[in-house]
Amino acid sequence: MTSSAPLHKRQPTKSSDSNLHRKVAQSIGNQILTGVYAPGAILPNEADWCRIYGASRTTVREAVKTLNAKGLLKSRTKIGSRVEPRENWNMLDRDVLAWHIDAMDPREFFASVQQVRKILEPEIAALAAENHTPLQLRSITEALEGMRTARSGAESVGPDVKFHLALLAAANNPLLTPFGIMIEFALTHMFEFTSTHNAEPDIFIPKHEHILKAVARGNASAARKAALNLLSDTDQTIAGFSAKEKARKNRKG
Amino acid sequence: MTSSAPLHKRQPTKSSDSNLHRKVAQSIGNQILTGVYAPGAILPNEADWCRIYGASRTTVREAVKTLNAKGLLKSRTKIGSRVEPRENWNMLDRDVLAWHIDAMDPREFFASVQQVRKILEPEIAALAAENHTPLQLRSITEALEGMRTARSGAESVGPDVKFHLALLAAANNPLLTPFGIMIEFALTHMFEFTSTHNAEPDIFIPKHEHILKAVARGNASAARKAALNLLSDTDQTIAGFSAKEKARKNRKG
DNA sequence: CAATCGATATTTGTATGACAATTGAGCCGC
DNA sequence: GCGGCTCAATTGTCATACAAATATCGATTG
Repeated sequence: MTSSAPLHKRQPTKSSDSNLHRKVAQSIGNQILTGVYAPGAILPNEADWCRIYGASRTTVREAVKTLNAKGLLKSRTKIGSRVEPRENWNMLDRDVLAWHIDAMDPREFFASVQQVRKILEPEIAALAAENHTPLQLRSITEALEGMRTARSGAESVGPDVKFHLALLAAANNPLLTPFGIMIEFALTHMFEFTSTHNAEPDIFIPKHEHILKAVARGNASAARKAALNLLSDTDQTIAGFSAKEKARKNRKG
Repeated sequence: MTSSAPLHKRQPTKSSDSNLHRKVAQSIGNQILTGVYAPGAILPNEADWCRIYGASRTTVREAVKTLNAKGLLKSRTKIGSRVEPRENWNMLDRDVLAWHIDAMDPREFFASVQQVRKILEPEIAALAAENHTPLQLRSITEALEGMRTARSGAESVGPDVKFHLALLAAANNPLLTPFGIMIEFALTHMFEFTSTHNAEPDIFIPKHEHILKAVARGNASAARKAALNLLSDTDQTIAGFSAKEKARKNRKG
């Protein structure tokens, strides 16, 4: 039951999961991501899906439309729906990301994520230093405050996500915002998997603070450096997790 | 088999434009991007859209589903469809990008694009140098060959796009691929708007060549440098275009 | 008077059945 | 063997009906 995870401040919203066409889309999407239907393959036609899921054609069609919109499929008359090449998949879509992480090795996923984060976040911090508005700066500050008042690792995930998203917003480049979903996803799932948060609060809160201060005084290169510094910390957390994972698997095997 | 969407070599595909629900989605999407309906606003309900477009509810619903899937809307029973905050928009989706460029100043758009390109492409080149497979290298080489044999600026756009996409593929990070759509878009529209391609072929082909060679011999830092070098060239093209645009506007005003 | 609960109306969600439009595939004639 | 034509499979569109969720407002009650 991978949730479609709205945001850190998630309401119950039971309805969004109880949508039938959403469930169908999720199921088909999962099968595509796990390779049951590879790129180039033709999917069963709508009538088949109706039988498979016991749903009406209306519902199936809406699910297929959803997958079309996310770039996973392309439907054409008389042909059916063909799986698109991976390059066209909307990998930064929240749902696709969720199906993706379901379908691949978490360590591999985090490695990809960290690679992208190390490319982007330092530059995002630098841009934020140069382009932030007072309101955006305030939002970052609030997030940091939230991290400080958190009483547990789990509680600090929300503010942490908020911090990085606020930083991203302060960069003021609309084409960078899609990566926010990735950041949110990474931080949230990192905690789920590792059950630990970056490092001890005493270490990682000051590191966030350094970023904030550099941004506040408009020092781009300091902001860049501070962001990179924080990320190497995260790298270590993942490395630790990977080691533990490996140990666990070895014990089992 | 060969992928059904060669992107740059895109067929007219008249059918995909003649889909009614696609047209409706496009129209509503445009209105959202242009701010007719701002984030947080409630859209007209399905019955209203039916009247507006003279389409059946089925069709309207499929359009709305599409927009939901792209993160522009969120529909809930009894509420209707509410425009999502910009952070949730799938800005790297091909359609959303198209609506976006329709709705904003081209110069502003290219500025955002170049900012992101200058962050990512050097690192992509560096990753490609480290991670490329022989097949991927070959694909880059072929693209460069295509640029060489092109007889006009217009003809060289396709191979140019292919070059950058092949480079991106060679980086072998699935989370970077969504960015390809943006590159494709940028290069294609840049030519449309400026009617010029980067600079003289004698200048920009060698610059691409430098990237290829650095990648081929696995020299990450040289690849990074070469990519950055090419991008400053592009910057100048845009600057020239902006100056001309401004002059044109001034003459008119 | 305030707060809670419940009926109601509004809007999206799902189902069904029918027909239109597109187009690959195979047949037919040459 | 080849070009055009018919046919059939599949998605696209339409109309209608009912189900489910839920904001709104009024009734009820403490």
